[in-house]
Amino acid sequence: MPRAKYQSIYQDLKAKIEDSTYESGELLPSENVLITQYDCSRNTVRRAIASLAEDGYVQSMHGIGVRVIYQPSAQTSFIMGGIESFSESAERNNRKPGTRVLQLTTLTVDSRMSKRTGFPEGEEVWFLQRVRYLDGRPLILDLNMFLTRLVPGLTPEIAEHSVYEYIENVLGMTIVTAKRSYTVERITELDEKWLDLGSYNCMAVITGQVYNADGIMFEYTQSRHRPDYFSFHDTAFRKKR
Amino acid sequence: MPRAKYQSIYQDLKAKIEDSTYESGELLPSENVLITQYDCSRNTVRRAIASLAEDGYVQSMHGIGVRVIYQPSAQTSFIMGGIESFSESAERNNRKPGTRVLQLTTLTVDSRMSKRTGFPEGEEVWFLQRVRYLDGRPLILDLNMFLTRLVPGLTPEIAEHSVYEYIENVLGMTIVTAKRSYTVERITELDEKWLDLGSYNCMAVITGQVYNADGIMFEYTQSRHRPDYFSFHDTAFRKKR
DNA sequence: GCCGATTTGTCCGTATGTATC
DNA sequence: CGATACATACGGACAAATCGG
Repeated sequence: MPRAKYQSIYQDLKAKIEDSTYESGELLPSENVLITQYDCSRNTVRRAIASLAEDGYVQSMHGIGVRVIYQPSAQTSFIMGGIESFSESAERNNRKPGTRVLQLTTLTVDSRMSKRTGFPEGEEVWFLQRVRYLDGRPLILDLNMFLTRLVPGLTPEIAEHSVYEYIENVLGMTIVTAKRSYTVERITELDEKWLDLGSYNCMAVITGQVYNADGIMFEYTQSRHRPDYFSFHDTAFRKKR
Repeated sequence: MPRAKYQSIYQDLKAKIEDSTYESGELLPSENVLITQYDCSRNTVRRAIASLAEDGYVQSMHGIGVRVIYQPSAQTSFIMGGIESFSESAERNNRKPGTRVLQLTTLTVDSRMSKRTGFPEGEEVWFLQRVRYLDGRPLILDLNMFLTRLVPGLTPEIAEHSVYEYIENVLGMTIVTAKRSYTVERITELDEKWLDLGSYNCMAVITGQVYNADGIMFEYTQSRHRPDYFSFHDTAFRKKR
């Protein structure tokens, strides 16, 4: 439950758009109307609207109003978005998650690995490799590297359950930002060995760096998905000149 | 050149981060300092910082300051982002673009196509299929559908050059929002017929709906990329509870 | 074409709350 | 506890775009 007023306005408007109280193509009530409805200042309403626009729910039109451009989509496959643990994603997509830990060791970052991961050379990190199951089928191969000085005490049991829950609830660290890049790569021997690939010879690959509340990058991750169990959604805006 | 003050502050800070005036891991000057530096209000500075955070350049820390988390990346392949025409993307990635128009016809949206594209049933649309060349090699297969009533007068010559330039500069329409989804799909006969696929049996597929300044969806697009010529970057944030 | 009403866009100043040190 | 720094919220002012009379 959001504590901030602009967040609850955002949630309320979003819900009303999703249940067609405000229909797609129509205009939202004007800012002045919303101000009286929610008994707040103009800035607060505008922050809520800005968030809706960022998420692709509405589009503001100068001098006209705010148009609803939301359209419900029939969603298949495995949708990524936000920063989520594997269990959270699986739950959101109504699939039963499973995990098998292949490897959990520590190692020291050398120059080659530093270049690839973004970790400083010489840092000690956990090296964790896992197979992820959805509804019983091995479909995702995950590689994680965590700074051992920020994520101490990792065990295979934790890795099999949820590292993020351990980090947040046990260690009390706050996860904030993740930078990701999405590519498509050829399958590797490891993919073939551990996953159910069907006849695909490519994988959808997500690599990323994750930052904690101190702005320190504490995790590097690579997640390899079988193509038909991968989907990502995004809203973009035309750059003004 | 940005007209708004918060945009020029955003640009200035971004430039100073990219040229290491403010180094990664360090804190930005506090908001109060920036207020005097840029001679503006607190809100204006905060808008600029919020934009930088959205783009993954900085991360705010309550009670501490704003940490720079930017790291320059060695970028290969063909990077997507924002709303860009193919020519614009090619130029930004330092590659020579080419286009071959396969088909340009009009058709009426039926129920099946309406479901797939999001266009209302019965609307008349252009159906445009093109092969895109990068440095002389056929690597991308583009399908575009435009509402004919909003994009009249399309010709093969325009399609070979740049439809977006025609829309913006000749028709005077403003492109604003695009919703996209990224998936990986098996190659089709058309892919095989027109593209240089190497040994890949998958394509990176971007489908999207594009909205104009009136909040009307005027374009549906599907862009099929050979895997090694595709890459997409993103910044995500951990959802608070 | 002009003018006024409406609506969104930008910016300012201030006050208060919360987190860190 | 006080100083500093970011987070939220309010209210006001003016600009810019649109629309109707």
